[in-house]
Amino acid sequence: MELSHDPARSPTLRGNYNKRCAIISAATAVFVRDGFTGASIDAIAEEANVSRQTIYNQLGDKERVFAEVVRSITERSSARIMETLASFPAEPEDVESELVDFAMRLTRNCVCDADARALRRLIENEGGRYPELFETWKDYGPGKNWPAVAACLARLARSGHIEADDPELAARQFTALIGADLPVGPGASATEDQIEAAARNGVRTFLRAYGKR
Amino acid sequence: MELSHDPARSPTLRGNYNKRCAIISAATAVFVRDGFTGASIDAIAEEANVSRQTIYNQLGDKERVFAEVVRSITERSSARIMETLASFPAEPEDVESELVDFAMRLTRNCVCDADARALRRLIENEGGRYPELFETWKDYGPGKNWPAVAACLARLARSGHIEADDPELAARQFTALIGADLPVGPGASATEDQIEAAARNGVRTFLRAYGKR
DNA sequence: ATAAAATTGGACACTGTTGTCAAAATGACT
DNA sequence: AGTCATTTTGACAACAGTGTCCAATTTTAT
Repeated sequence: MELSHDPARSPTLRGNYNKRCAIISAATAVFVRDGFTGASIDAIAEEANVSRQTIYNQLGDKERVFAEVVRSITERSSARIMETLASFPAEPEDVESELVDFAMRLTRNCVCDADARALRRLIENEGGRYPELFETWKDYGPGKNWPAVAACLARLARSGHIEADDPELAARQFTALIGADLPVGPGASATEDQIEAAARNGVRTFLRAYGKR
Repeated sequence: MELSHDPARSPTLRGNYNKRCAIISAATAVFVRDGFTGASIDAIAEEANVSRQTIYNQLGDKERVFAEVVRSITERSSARIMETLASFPAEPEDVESELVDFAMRLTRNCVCDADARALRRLIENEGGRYPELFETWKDYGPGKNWPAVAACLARLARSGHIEADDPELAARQFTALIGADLPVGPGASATEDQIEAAARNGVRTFLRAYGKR
């Protein structure tokens, strides 16, 4: 659990950095598990092995704790997506196998990842009540990540490996196909084998539709 | 809002049937909006234009109200899916256009539908806390609906209109592709044009992958 | 060692929610 | 008009959660 402030520079900036991290980490778990309304400050305090008062000292009221949780997850998730997208095989030797590898990385880091799941859940559960949370997500998801995937596929098309007239559409369908074969449901976690099978099946269908004939 | 009991036979079976319906209808809205923990009996009573006591008289405590809500939504949703699946074009003249029409019906009746959205939301939000709710859904979704779609695609393959070695996989990918192009987010509602565009795009890609060459 | 800062535990007032109770009001049917 | 079931209303106790205050304690820096 990392925060934006640099702990080395000022170890006691607004209190003990470790406790602060413990609080946000615990708050994330509790908010994801119980939702904003269902989560109680006491539960967070217990989970963090910290007294309730410390939470109020460090972060303020429940809403501010929640905001901090969302900020920290969003930051990490976005960073991980960009990092993963950097490994896209723009000029592959073997399109299919390299796309499968990429799809597996994407699934592992950006779909099955604990942060990503937590973020999705918070947006689904609290997005209606906290519109600015949903707005922030839109800046990342449809605003930044999807075009980034589209740009990757466009490069693949330009280098002649696929035919994609509408890269944005291709990106949405690519991610949909990658995820179509993943186990569903609350608490469902995919094994490495399932991730690989889903990636293979998704990429095969994708290339049958978008590959050169 | 309909219930399983027949109102005509015994108009005052366990109290006023209309009030009972109004309560469940209102409870559905409130549970979907606020989640189980966030929903209050008072809010439901107000939404239903009914006194709080009437809710306790008719249905019992909060958990039983919730259970009744889930049951009524699940029943209606499943019926609508089966009804829609009955119109699958097993021996079409024009595969693409008839599949698009079918996809549009599926999206309208079973994806964008208010009941379906409510059910998905309840499962996502409360499925962890009420595992039996999730179990019930699994019987319908992966247990009944997905195989039903797979059976439709298998018939289409048998009649020579597509090539689908693995109909179950094809069914998951078909529904994923149909939904890939739909607007996302809390409160996002698709227009008729968006539904049509999504169906067209999804079916086109699906047929490029699964159609006869 | 000492001073400053942070943490703890407990108590507190306040609010909102649940579920129950009994008396009064409503409405339908004879 | 009278009877019956149902609904309404207002009150109630019990409980959980929030956010604050403060004194005692522990941790950290100098």
